[in-house]
Amino acid sequence: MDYGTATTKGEGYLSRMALNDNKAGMEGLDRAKINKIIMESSKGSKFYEYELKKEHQVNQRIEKMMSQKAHITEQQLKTAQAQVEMTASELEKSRDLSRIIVHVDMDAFYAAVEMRDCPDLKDKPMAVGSMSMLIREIFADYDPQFQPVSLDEAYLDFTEHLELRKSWPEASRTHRYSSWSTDIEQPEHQQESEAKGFSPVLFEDSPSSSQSLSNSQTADATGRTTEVFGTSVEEAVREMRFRIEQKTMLTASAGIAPNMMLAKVCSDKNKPNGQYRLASNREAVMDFIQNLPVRKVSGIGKVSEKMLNALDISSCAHLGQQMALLSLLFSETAWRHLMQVSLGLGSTYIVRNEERKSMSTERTFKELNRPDEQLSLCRELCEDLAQDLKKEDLKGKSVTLKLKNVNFEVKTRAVTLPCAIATADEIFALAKDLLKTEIENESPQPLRLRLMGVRMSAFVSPDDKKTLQKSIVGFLQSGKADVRGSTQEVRQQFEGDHLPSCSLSLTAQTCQTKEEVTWQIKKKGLLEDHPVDRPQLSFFQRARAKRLQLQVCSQERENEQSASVLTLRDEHAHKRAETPKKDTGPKCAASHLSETDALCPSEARPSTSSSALNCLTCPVCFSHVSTDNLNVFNSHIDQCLSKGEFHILNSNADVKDNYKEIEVPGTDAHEDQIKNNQQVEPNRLDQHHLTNDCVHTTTLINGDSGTVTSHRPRSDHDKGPVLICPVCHLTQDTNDLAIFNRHVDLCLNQEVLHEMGNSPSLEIAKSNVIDRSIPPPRQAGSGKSKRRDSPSYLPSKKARGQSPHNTIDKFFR
DNA sequence: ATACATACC
DNA sequence: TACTGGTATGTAT
Repeated sequence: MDYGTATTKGEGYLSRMALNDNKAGMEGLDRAKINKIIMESSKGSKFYEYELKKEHQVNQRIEKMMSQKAHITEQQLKTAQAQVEMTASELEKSRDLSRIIVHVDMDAFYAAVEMRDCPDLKDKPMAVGSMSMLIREIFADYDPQFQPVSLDEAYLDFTEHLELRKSWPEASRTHRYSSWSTDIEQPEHQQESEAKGFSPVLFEDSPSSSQSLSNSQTADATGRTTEVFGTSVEEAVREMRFRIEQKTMLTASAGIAPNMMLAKVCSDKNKPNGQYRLASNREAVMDFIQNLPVRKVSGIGKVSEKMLNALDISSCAHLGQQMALLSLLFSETAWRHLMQVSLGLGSTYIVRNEERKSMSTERTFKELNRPDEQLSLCRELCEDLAQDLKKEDLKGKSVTLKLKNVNFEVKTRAVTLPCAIATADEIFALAKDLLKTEIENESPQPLRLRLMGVRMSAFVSPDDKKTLQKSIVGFLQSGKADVRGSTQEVRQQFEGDHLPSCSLSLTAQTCQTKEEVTWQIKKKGLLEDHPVDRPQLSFFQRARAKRLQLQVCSQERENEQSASVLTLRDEHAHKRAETPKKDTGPKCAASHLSETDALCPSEARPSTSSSALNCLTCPVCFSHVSTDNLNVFNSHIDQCLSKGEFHILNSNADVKDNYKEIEVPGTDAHEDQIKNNQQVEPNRLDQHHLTNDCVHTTTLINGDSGTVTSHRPRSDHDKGPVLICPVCHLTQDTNDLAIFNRHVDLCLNQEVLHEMGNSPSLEIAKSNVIDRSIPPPRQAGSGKSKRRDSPSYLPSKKARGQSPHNTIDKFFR
C-alpha cells in the first residue's frame, strides 16, 4: 500500500504520485519525464494540489488507524468479538422482512436539467411537472407517506399498496400511453417524442410550462394503446415507472427490497430504465450482500471505502468478518452502521422529513481579494439568501459564513442568536462581522477567496414564528406553572415601527427558547422598583412584585418597552466594560440600542407609544423618572452612566470612550460604510457585540453592580471597590468585575433554579449557570471569541434519532 | 455551539 | 475531466 510513504509536505505527494504511475508495464518508460509532466501539470492547479493534500490527510488517518490496529491484543479482539456477536444477534432479532420498500431514481434527471437550460430547447413546448407533482400525482398512489430524498429520488413503502392491489380490478391497473408516445409502444420512444417537439420536463418553474401535459393526456382522444399491469410487486413498480415516464418523459429505475438500504442498492442494479427486486427472505438478502462492494452502500463514500480497503475489506462479507476489529477502530455509530450493512439491515419505515434544516447560497468566482468587494459580495449573498428564506417563510437563528480560498481550503464561521432573523440586513449584520473577523485575522495579507457562501440554520418552528399576544408578564402571572407551555406565548407584538432612532431597541421579545425566556425573566429583574429597599428578595420574588405593580399600573406594554431599553443599555455597558475599544466619543448612548435593531425582526420592535410611562426606574441610580418620553429617559440614563456610580466599570474600560455612533443597516451611514469598506477597523464596537451578548446569554448585572458597589467615593478607586453581591449579600473578595458578575449571575441563576423547581425549564436554567461559570471572552479588543462552551452534561448527539441509512462519514475514533 | 470533514445528487 | 451548489450529518472540541 502506498499510504504512509509521504511524510514530508511538498515532495511527499509528488513522489507518491510518481510512484503510483510506476505500475507494471510502465517500466520501460522514461520515468523522469513522466514525473516532470506530473509535476508540471500539478503546478498551477490549486485544485489538484488540494486534492493531494486531502489525500495525504486521509492517508494519515489510515496510518493512524493501522498503528492502532497493530496495538490491538488478541485478548481485546476476543472481547470485542463477543461484544460484536451480542450486538449482531440483537440486530438479527430486530430484522424485519415484512415491508416492501421501493427506491425510485430518475435516470436522466440532470441531463434533463441541462436540456432545460439548453437554449435550443428553450422555445420548444414543455410539459409541466416536477418531482413534487410526481409526488403528488403518482407516488402517493403507492405510498402517501413516500419520502422524496432529493430532486430525483424517493423511497416508498409499497406494503400497503400491494395488499390492496391484490383485489384490484384490472381496470385499476390499466394505464394509457400518453398522446406523444402513441406512435411507438417501446419504452425508447423518448427520442421520438423529442423529435416531435417536446422536451422532457420535471420542472415547475419552466417558463413555458402550464399547458401541454395535462391537456394532452386528458384529451387523449386517440386512445391507442393501454397497458395492463399485474398485482405483483414487480408489476406495481413497473406500472409506477411507466406512469412516471408517461408523465415526465423521463425514465426511472427502481429497487425493491425489504429495507431502504437494500432498495437503494437495488435501484442501481439495472440502472437506466430498469428495476431489480431482492426477495424478502434472509438467505436472499445475505446472498445479495456477500459480494456487494462496500462502496455501493449509501453513506460509504470515497474516504470510508479507502479506510476499509486498508483493512482488506472491500465487500460486505468482509465487513461481517471484521466486525470485531472494526468495533475497536471505529466510532460506535460508525461500526454499528457497518454491522447493519453487513447483516443486510436497514431502515424499514419511511419517515417523511419535510422540514429543511438549513438554507444557503454560495458562489464560486475568480480570485476575490479586495475587502470591499468581498463585503459587497457578502451582502449580495445575504440578499439572495434572504429572498430564498422569504419564499419559504423561514427565520433562523444561526448564520454561517463559508469561505474557500484560492487553495481550496474551506473555512466556516458561525454565530447563533437567541432570536430568529430573516432579512438581508439582519443576516448581513452578522455575516459581515464574521467576514471582517476573517479579513482581520489574515491581515496584512488579503483573503484570497474563490468561494463565499452564507447559510442560515436553526430555524424556528412554524409555531414559534407566529407572534403571540401574550406577554412575558402573562408568563409571570402564571407563576412557575408550565414554562414550556407558556414559552411560545411569551412574545409580544408591538404595533408600529416609527421609532426615534435613539430610543428604541431590540427587545428579546421575539426570542423563542426557554433559555431565552429565562434570560428575559432575569432581565425583568431589572425592572424592580426598589431593589435597594428589598434586596433580600429573590429574583422571582422581585419579578412577582413587579408583576403586581404592573397589574396596578396596567401599563404592561410600555413597561415592557422600557425594560427592553434598560436591559440593552445594561448589556452594552457591560460589553464596554469588558471590551475596551477605541472609538469616537459619546453621541447618544441609546444609539447602541439601535444597532441591535438589525438583529431582530422589525415587526417585533417596540414602538415608542405616546401613552404615559409612569413607574420608570433608572437602572443606574434607581431614582424614578417620570416621563413618557423614552428619549428623556434615555438621556437620564446617559447622564447616570457617564458619572457617579458607574465609574466602577471604568476601572475596566472607559465607558465614555466606548460610546460611538453605530451604523444601522438601512441607514445611509451604514450603506456608505459598506460601500467604502476599504479599511477594517479591528476593534469597532459593532453588531457582533450584540451577537456575543446573545450567545453568552445574560449580561445584565453591570448596571446593578455599579449601584451596589457605589459605597465608596471615587477617591477610593485605587484601593479597589468593595463588591457586594446583591443577591446573596456576601462581600466578594475580588476587584475583577468580570468575576464579580459571574458570581452574581450564578446567584441569580440559583434563584431561578430554586424558583423553577421541577419546571421543564430547569435544564435551561442549569445550562445558564454552567455557561456563566466559564470565563468570559479573554480579551477585549479582539472580539473574536464567539465560541460558546457547551455544557458537558448535555446529551450526546448519539441520542438523536439516526436512521440506519444515514451517512456515517467519519470512521475514526 | 462551532468547526470541519464526509457524503450524496 | 474538472469540480459546483445545496443539504445533511458525524466527530471533535
